[in-house]
Amino acid sequence: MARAKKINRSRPERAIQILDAAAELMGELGYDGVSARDIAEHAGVNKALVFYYWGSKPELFEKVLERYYHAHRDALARAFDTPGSTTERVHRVLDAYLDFIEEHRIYPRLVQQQLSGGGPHREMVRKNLAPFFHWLTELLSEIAPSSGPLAARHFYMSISGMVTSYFTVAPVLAEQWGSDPMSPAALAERREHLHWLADTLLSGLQQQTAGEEE
Amino acid sequence: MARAKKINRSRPERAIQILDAAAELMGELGYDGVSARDIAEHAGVNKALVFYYWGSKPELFEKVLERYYHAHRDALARAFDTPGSTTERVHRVLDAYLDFIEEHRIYPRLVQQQLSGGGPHREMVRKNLAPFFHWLTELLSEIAPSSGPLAARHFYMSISGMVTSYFTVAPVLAEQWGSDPMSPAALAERREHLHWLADTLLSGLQQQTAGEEE
DNA sequence: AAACGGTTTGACCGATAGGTCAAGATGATG
DNA sequence: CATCATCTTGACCTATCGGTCAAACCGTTT
Repeated sequence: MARAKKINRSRPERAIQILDAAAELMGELGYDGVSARDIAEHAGVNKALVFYYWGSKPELFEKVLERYYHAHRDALARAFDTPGSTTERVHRVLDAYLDFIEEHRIYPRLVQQQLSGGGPHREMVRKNLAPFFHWLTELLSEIAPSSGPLAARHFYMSISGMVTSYFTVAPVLAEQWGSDPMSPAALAERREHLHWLADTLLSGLQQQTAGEEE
Repeated sequence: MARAKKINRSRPERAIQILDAAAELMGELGYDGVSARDIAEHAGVNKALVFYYWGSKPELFEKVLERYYHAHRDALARAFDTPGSTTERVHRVLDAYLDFIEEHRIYPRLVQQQLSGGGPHREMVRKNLAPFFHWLTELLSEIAPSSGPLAARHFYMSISGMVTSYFTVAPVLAEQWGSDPMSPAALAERREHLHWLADTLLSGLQQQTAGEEE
């Protein structure tokens, strides 16, 4: 199996191996489903090294999440910070979001685990989600009302839910899905679906607000 | 604190107490975040009773999930099995879905934990989700193509993601949400948002398919 | 070759996990 | 009152958890 290059800040090589192993296992099996021994073994390293480099298991998890977080934020910041109409920018952000998740499929799983499990890392997850919430709210502020059922914050919830849930739900429903939901073709089709959704929602929103302004 | 009546099959009272405690704690803290001791303590019962009535921790969890599952299926089955146009029925299903989740807010958390954590209960979760997937697919089959980016299965993913993610994400983002996302007023607003979304998507879908048929 | 800082190891620790069990309580039936 | 099945308990077991530590390793510098 080829070892994919990950997003790595400059750190001892061994430390990065451990971080990679932790990310992979925690993403698959959950934070509590993986022991420090498992991580060390999977990284081909003595267990004590895990603590030598990363202090404790919660700290290790934070570093795993932080690494994804920075990459995620950078990727989406670039997409938000582009010229064009609101619609164009929304589509660009959506593509950037999907690009990132497709490259790091573990990330939404890690986040969802913390969100639904109420672990000790919820504050960190909140910090991770906050900028995107803020950006999308600002991005939609031109065409969405500031309160009520069509407020931007609702669209943030809906869109992020639609995007991420595919990566947690679809694998489980693979059998009745028909084809492999994670194949490149299936992912491309999903992307099309989401772009269509975004288009439909945005134009519906514009009609609505235009109609109410009269 | 008033003890709310839960969905209970006929079983010894003590056994139900334990099941209730397990559901509550596992929903809040996650399957691995809760010990048999915690559950027993929270139910005001000796720890050995947990195993006397429910065998093992995984079996206990299955029973927790199963209880919600049956109630969930019944509630939605009734909504699916109503007369009217596709649009009307979709709205009815959506309302039934929201009614159920609002009454049992722990349920989507439990499901999401298993979906994202890859625990040993994924097969059970799959069994839980399968009928809804099937029903919604059938319901939308009249107006959605059977394959491609607008296929019914995509809408299932999108809609269920939008609905459930609110209950896992919103609490974490409560601070920047402004008001309490779980207050009755906020839940009503969320419901309006989702109905608007469903309307917009369905009419967009009908336009699309009507245009292609020409 | 001695001394040194960063790295790596295996052996060990207390705490807690899920689970068992034999013995007691309890309440209905003869 | 004795019996019997169901229920309830505290004491106990083993396995594993996250984490520690002193000693060994190793490449550099003096």
